[in-house]
Amino acid sequence: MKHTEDGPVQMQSRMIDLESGSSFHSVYEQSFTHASLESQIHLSSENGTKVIGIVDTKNACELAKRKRTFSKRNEFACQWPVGNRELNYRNQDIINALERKIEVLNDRVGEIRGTKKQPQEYWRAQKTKMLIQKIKSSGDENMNKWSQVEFREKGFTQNNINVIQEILKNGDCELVRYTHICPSQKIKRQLTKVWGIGPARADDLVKQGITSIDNLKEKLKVDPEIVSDRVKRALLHYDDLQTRIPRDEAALIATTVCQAAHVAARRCSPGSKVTAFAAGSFRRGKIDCGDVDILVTCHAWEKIHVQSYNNRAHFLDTILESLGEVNQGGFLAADLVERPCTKRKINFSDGPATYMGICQLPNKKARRLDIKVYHPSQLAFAMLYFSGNDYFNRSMRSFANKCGWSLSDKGIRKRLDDGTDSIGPYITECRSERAIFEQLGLEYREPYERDPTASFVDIEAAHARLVYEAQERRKASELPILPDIYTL
DNA sequence: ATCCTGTAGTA
DNA sequence: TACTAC
DNA sequence: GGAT
Ligand SMILES: [Mn+2]
Repeated sequence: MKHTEDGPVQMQSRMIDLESGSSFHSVYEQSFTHASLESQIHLSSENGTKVIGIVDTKNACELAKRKRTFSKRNEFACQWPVGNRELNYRNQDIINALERKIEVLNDRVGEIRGTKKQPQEYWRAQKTKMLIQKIKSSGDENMNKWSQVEFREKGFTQNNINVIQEILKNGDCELVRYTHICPSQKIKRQLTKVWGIGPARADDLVKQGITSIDNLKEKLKVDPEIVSDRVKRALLHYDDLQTRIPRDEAALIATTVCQAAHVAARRCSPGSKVTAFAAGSFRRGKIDCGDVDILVTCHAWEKIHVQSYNNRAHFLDTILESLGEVNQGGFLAADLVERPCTKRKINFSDGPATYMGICQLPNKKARRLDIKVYHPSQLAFAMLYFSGNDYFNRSMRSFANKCGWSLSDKGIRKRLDDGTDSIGPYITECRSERAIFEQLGLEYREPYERDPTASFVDIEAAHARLVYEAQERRKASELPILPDIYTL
């Protein structure tokens, strides 16, 4: 892999120079020159970065901010060293109690709606999740015999210790013991597990006297109006959708959809190259997946404007048509969004055409399927976004923010420094995920590494699965369902 | 006190 | 606004 | 909940 010659390895050693402050400027310019320091527009390719224009005059204040952020980049989750310590499976009673605490906190988060920012309870719940991770990676022994000193040595705060000892003594922390969880709260937890039902609709349904998911199904027979059609369709497959998809079945689903994308290419745009592959947790190499995410682009659109949404919409419709309906021997069991063909408006959006639905292979469970069709110029940003994970994306976007940029699934834009929250036009073109990391001044992370809280063992297992499966599929000359790990 | 793990699509 | 995607 |  050519990138290792001048990529991450050297970046590491440069960081050390940077800390000492000796040759900061040259280090900075060499490692991620252009957009950062010179405020130029450029074009990144596999082999480097080329300037294609100037955005604005240099702003000393802005550049200083960018440098500060860069020097702190290792604090961002998307740049943490890959893989946490191996997990142990002791102290399960404490972990269960902490999970009950998280449930109580999340109940409160669900009560607070209509606000832009996440409430304090949300972050408390996140920190409690991190405490569980800390316990799992704190050594293979029971903690009830640890002294305060031992806890401290392993990096637990005084508050951590208090909570753990409280749980050891009473079975639950104070918050859980003194919070009365009313029956309606438990019903809401159940109802929000249905696709399309969030805290607000769950609230509504409880007020209407719904007592469980089965009860909701019963009431729907009498009054079909109480939830939308899409929720009704999701509800039909509720039990199947609660289960995770084994990786081998996810691969079969991905193969089916990618094949359909190539069929659609022959119909929509004969002779042109189509790229279709799985993203999401499947691309990160996870052993099972909540759903299957497929990313599609047609390279013939390279010559067409990015706002030609209708091309992508029509291509998506053709893929869906090729997949067919389950009740006619096909693949799709239900749509959760309207297909583009149902809207015949001309649309000049630069965004993806999106499908969310439910699919089913013969003798298998119903599964959630997402398909997104992007313009090829956005493919690198789209695959970065669509591969996740959630935390990794948010962390990278946060880093971009602090550099004065805004990162999305479509590109990088410059935030306007006119005091408002407004955002400028897209400033860069990146043709690979690696180029996006480079552009932002971040060290590259492989898809299987993009889970900031995963254990080292899990990361290695994911990597091994991806390498093995790529070999096997190549040997059997099966249709590729992931980007080539050596070319992209 | 305030921030933290963001941005965009569909309905 | 609510819910969803990662 | 923890850092600033
Ligand atoms: Mn998905």
